[in-house]
Amino acid sequence: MTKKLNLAQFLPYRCNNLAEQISFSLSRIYVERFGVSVAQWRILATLGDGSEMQAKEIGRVTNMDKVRVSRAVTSLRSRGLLERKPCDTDSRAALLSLSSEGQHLYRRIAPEALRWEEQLLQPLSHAERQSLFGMIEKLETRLGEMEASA
Amino acid sequence: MTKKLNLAQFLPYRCNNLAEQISFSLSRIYVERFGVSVAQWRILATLGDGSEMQAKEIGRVTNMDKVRVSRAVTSLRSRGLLERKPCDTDSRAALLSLSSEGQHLYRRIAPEALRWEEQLLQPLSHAERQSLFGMIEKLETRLGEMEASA
DNA sequence: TGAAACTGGTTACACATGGAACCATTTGCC
DNA sequence: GGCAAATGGTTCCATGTGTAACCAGTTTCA
Repeated sequence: MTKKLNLAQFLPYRCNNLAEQISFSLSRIYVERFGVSVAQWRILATLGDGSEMQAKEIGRVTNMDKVRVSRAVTSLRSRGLLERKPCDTDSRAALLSLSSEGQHLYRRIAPEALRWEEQLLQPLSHAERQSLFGMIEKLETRLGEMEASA
Repeated sequence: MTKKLNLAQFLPYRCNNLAEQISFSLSRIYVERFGVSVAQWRILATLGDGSEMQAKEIGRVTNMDKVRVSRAVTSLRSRGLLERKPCDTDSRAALLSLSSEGQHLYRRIAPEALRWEEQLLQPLSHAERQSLFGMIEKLETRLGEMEASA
């Protein structure tokens, strides 16, 4: 007989739910309290150390497609959180970086986000945390292999 | 100095990406090959053993809100995959179950989904798999606690 | 140098999703 | 019994997202 499929033990389902619940719960911080969407938050987090990069690169780093990046950038810029400076080696592109207000906002959100994550991870030992990230890593590379051979 | 936030080691980010990639990759099977959305697939999986339940209960089991369930049900019904029978204890509700076509489709998709999952999990040992599911469990209950105390 | 292919980024369109309003029925309670 | 509150489900609306088309600028290569 065929092995029974049980959603509760089906990784895609469990993983989706977990991600969704995490996002929802964490969004309390940046969405509700700071009015920043997930996409915007990712950009803040990427440029938070003061770096300056093109939208393209932001997309690569944050794993977002260019449309999503473009929109989040527009929105951040309209709030004066992001600065855009023409790129002198390629006039189609622009270099993006946080304005000082952007930096300020980032410095307010980041510690909260980390504190929140710490709370979430509290029931896991150090070894478990490492193992968790390690498995995520493995699964992602595995997905890459599977896609490649498809 | 404040601990640096690095997206690559930030669980919400990693977990979201993983879930997204898994969904995307798996959707090849049920979306592209069988024309079934994620919501619809979850319903198939829930009723696949022949059970019969109300939309409300499906929502609880599959972790979907009632709007999403309602739409997926309509869609499955329009394809003749789902049957709806009035519930005699409550005339607002209806009892849903797979039609024989629905059962048939389920029996075609489920083994593929399981095979796919097996491939994905291949790089993880049995112990690792158990640990992974265990941690997901812990994180979800932790999220529950955090929400409750918020 | 000049045309074709390519690339960074934006816009237009289609679609899935969730919250709120809604309808019909059921439950709780006096 | 009867009225208010709650509940199962559907519909409406606003929003976020991805694909495809698009524009402007850049690379390639004959």
